[in-house]
Amino acid sequence: MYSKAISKILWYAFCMEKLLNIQEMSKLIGLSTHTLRYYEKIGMLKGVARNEQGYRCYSEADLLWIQFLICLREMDMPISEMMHYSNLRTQGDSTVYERRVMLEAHQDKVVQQMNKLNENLGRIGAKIEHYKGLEKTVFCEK
Amino acid sequence: MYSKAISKILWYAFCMEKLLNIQEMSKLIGLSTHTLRYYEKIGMLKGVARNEQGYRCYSEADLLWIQFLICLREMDMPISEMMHYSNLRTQGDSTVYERRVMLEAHQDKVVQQMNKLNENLGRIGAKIEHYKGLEKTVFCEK
DNA sequence: GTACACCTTAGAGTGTACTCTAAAGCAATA
DNA sequence: TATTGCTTTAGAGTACACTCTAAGGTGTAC
Repeated sequence: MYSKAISKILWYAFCMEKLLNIQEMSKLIGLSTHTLRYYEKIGMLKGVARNEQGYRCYSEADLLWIQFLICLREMDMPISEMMHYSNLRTQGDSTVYERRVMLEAHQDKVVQQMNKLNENLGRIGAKIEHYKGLEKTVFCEK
Repeated sequence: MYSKAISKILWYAFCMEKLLNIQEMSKLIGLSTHTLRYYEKIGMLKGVARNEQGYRCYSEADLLWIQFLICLREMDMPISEMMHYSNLRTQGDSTVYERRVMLEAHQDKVVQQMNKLNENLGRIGAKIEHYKGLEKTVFCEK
C-alpha cells in the first residue's frame, strides 16, 4: 500500500509513538501541505493536535480520515458534500444512518458515471478503429 | 438514442432540409445556448452557418461534431486538449494518425480512472457494510 | 549570531469551464 | 406601433478547489 520509504516513516512514526508533522503527512498521502492546511481551515479535518510551538502533529486516526477524504474526492464528491459528511461524523454515532445514506447515494452516482464512461469508451474505440482504417488507406495509396 | 419529442425536431429539421437554430440545437443535445456560443467563440466549433440575419444555423454535421465533443467532455478531457483535437481535425486527413494517438492516450487515462473508481467503490462499500453493522447494534441495544 | 529551512496565519491569486449581462437588432403578434 | 421574445456580440461574473504570498516565529548548523 505504501512505498518502502514511506513505510519507514510510518513505522518510525507510529511504532515509536511519534506524531507526523505536516511535511511527513504530505509526503505520505500525496496532498500538498497547502491542501492539508486548506482542508483543516474549511473544517473538513478537525482536531489535529499541535505541539508546544503550534506546529501540527498528525495521528494515525488523522491519517485514516485523510485517506478516506481522498477516496471521496477521487470519486468526485464535491467539497461541500464532504464537509456535510465530516460534520455528521463529528456529531457521533447518531448520524451513522445518515452517513450511510450519503455514501450509498454517492455510490449510485459513481456507478452511473462508470456506465457513461464505458459507453463513451465504446464510442471513441469505434472512432479509433475508423482512424486505423483511414491510416491504412492513406498508406496503401501512397 | 433521442426522445420522441427530439426525434421529431430532427425529422423536421433534416428531412425537410431545414437547419437547426441555437435553441433547437440546445434542446437536442443538452448544452445551454451559452455553452454552444462559448464553444464556437473559443474555436472548438467552427464553420457554423448563419442565415441572412446572422443567426446560427446548425447542420447535421455540426450535430455529430458537438455530440463527439460532449463525449470527450464526459470523459473529462480538458477543453485545451479538445481544442487541439479540433484544430487537428480542421487540418484534414493528414492529422488522422495524431488524432488516433490522442484518443488512445485518453482511452488509457479513462481506463485508469475507472480502475481507481472501482477500487474506491470497494472501499466505501466496505464502509457502508460497517455502518449497517453499527446501525443494527444501536437498534438491538435500544 | 546568522543563515537556512522549516513552521504558522490571513488573505490574495489562479485555472478551468462555464454562465450571465448589457446593448442592440430582428420578427411575429395585439 | 408597441410589446414580446427571440437573436447577436463583447466582456464581466461565478463556482470550485486549490495554490500561493507575505509577514512573522522556531530550531538546528556553522
